Amino acid sequence: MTGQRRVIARVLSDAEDHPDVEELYRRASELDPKISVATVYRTVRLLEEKGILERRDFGGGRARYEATEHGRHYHLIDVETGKVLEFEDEEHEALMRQIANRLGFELISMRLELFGRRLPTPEAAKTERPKAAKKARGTGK
Amino acid sequence: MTGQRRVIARVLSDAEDHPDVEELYRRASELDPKISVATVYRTVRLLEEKGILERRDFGGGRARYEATEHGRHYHLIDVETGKVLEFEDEEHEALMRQIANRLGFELISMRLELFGRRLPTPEAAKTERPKAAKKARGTGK
DNA sequence: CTAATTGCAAAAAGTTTGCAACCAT
DNA sequence: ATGGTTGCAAACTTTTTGCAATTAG
Repeated sequence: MTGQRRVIARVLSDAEDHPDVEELYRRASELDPKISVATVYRTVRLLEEKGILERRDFGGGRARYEATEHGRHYHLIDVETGKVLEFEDEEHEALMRQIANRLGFELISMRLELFGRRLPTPEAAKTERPKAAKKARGTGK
Repeated sequence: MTGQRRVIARVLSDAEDHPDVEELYRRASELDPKISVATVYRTVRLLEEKGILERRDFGGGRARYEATEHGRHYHLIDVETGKVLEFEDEEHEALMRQIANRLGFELISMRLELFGRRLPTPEAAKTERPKAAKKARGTGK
């Protein structure tokens, strides 16, 4: 465990968002200016192989990362702003597991991304900027 | 509408799988050897913008494409072989639409990919001949 | 000390683009 | 003719890699 690796791991676990390598490099450089991009790439790959990190792809050609321990959540990408909203759905994973099983597979991981456009609701109009996604559930409104 | 474009469109609509640009280029080259990769990239981008094609990303750094008219389906990727299985789930889309709405968004499109490992099924158990008795779970067949 | 890790810069890999030639209309 | 399209190769962008220097254990 070297200093650089620690720094990068730190940046990653601190990240609340889904930074790409360039962004990780930028943040890591603030803590340790002599880190190189190559190391970021290498570390990120290492951590992904170890299952500590997950690579995401929200389009744009760059791989983005988030810590696996963030828990079960999915992403809704605002097609206008590119912003990523997270939401949860406990039942969803079980459902997908069933589907995979039905097809004869053990579900190892999954990727679910919704792309949407903000709906103008009365609430939204008043609030203007909802901060965080609320928990999404199977039923009930 | 030029010849090249027609050829590429043809290759794409004929494709039952999810080829990447390199593969498309290969297939198109068989029909018209003087097509260039650049044209494939350009055409693919064009068709995607027109909504005729959809870009997929199953990992591996390359964008893969499929005709939009293929219909509503999702993908299950066999992590061992890389093979892509398609499946449908009518209810799922409705569910996701609900979730998006609840979050204040109109669902425009979605991406769902399951990654799984093939489960030993009774059928498979018959077909495969286990040489070494290693599995503890033989009863499941 | 030994093996793993890093930085750097060069090289890959994938995709885009400038431009002159080319083709459909 | 005219404007969109193509091929080619060069340019870009993102990621990987060879290698010598450096560092952890």
